[in-house]
Amino acid sequence: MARSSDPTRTRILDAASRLFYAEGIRAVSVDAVAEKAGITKKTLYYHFRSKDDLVAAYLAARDQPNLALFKRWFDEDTGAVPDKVAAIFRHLAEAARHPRWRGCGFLRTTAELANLPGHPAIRIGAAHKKKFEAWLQAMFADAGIAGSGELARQMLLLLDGAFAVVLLHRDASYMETAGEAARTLVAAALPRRTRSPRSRQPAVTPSAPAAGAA
Amino acid sequence: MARSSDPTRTRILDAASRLFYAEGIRAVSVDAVAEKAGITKKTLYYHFRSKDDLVAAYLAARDQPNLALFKRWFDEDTGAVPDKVAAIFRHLAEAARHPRWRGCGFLRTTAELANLPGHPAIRIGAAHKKKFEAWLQAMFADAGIAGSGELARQMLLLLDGAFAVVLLHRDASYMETAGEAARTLVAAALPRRTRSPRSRQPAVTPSAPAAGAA
DNA sequence: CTAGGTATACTGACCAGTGAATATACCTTG
DNA sequence: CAAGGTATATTCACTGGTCAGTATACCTAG
Repeated sequence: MARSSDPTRTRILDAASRLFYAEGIRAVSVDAVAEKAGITKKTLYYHFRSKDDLVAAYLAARDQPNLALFKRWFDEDTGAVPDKVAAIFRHLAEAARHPRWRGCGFLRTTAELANLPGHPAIRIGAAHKKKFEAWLQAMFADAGIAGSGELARQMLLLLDGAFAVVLLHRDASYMETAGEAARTLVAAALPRRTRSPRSRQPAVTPSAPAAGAA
Repeated sequence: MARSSDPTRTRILDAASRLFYAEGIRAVSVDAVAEKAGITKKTLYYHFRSKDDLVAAYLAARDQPNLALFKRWFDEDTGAVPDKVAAIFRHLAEAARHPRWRGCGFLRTTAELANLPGHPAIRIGAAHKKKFEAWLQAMFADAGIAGSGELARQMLLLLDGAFAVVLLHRDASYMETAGEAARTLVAAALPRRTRSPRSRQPAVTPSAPAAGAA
C-alpha cells in the first residue's frame, strides 16, 4: 500500500495540484497528470483508485497548508483583531495579483462539480471552509466578541465573495475592499476597551464612524 | 440570418440554459443540448457558431432577467434602503432552498472557465456583475450615501460570497447572514435622518431576530 | 522467486465540429 | 399567374480526436 510519503504518490499529487488548480478539474485529463508527473497512467491508477479520488486527494493536500497560511498571516500582524483580519485579506490581495492566481481551488472545484453534490472533493472543500470558520470564531471569542459565530460567518462570506469577484474581474482591489468591510464589521463587534485606533477609521463613509452599529 | 426571436434558436437556448446551469459547461455536450432541444446537432451549429458561442449566449440571455428580478425585489420592499437590500438576500435565500438551485450561473461559469481568461462568456459575466454593482451604487447615491461606490462593492462581495458558500455547504442560512451583514453596512453608511428603525437592530448577534429572516 | 511497482498498448464510449443532401419559403421574371 | 431560382433551415451520417479506465507483460528489489 502506498503511504502518503511515497515519492511517486507525491509527484502525482504535485502534478495534479498544479494542473487542476490552473486548468480546472474536467479540463485536465488523467493522461495529462501522468505525463506531468513523469509516469504512465497505469502507475497513477496504481496509486489512486479513480480520477475522483485524485481530485479529492488534491484538495485534501491543500487543506492544512492553506489554513496554516491564514493563521500565520493573522498571528504575524501586530495590530488588534480587526487589523489581523484585514492582514489576511491584504496578503491575499497580493497573491491575487500574481498572473497564475486562479481564485480558491476549493470553491472552483465545488462550482465545477455542483452537479455531483455528494462528491468526496466537495465534502473536503466544505470541511476546509468549516475549519477556517471555526478557527476565526475562536479568535473572535478570545477577543471577547459576543456574536463571534455570526461574525466569523460574515468574514467567510466576504472572503469567498472576494475570491469569486476578483477572479471574475481580474481586479485584486476587490480583495482590499473586502478586507476593509471585514475590518469595519469586526471593529463594530469588538468590546470598546480593546478596540484599536485604526479600526476607528470608517471604511464605508468618511463622516459616520460605524461604532454605533454594535 | 436567425433573429433572436427565432423559435428554434429560443428552444436551443432554453435547453442550453437548463443543462449548463444544472450540470456545468464542460459536463454538457453539444449533443445533449441538441437532444434536449429536439433538434439535430447540425441545426444547433447552424444557429450558433461553436459551443463557446452557445455558452456566451446562455449567459447573455440571463443577464437582463436576473437584473430585473433584483430590481423588483428591491423596489417592492416598502422599508428603508437597508431593508430593501436585505430583501434581495431574503428572496435569494428562498430560491437557494429549492433542490435544483445551483448558485450563480455567471460565477460558476467563470470558475469553470478560469483557464480561458478572454472567453466571451466570462466577459458577459463580468459585465453582468458590473451592471448590478452600478445599479446598487446609484440606489445608494440616491439615498444620500457618501461612499456609495465602496458600499456597492461590499454588497457585491457579500452577495457573491453567499452564492459560493451556500452552494458549498448547501445551507441557505448563509444567505441570510449575508443579508444581515449587508443591512448593517448599509445602515451604518446611511445619513442619520433617513435611517430606518429596523436597521438599528444588531445583525451580529443571532439573539435578536431580524424580520423576514425565518 | 515472488510481490510491489511500472510500462506498452488497448477498449469502448464520448466529444466538438463537418459534408452532402434535402426541405421550405419567399421572390423574381417572363 | 407560373416557372425557376435563391436564401433559409434542417437532417443523417460521419471524422478525427480525446476520455477514463484496463489487460497483460515486464522488471527489479528483497
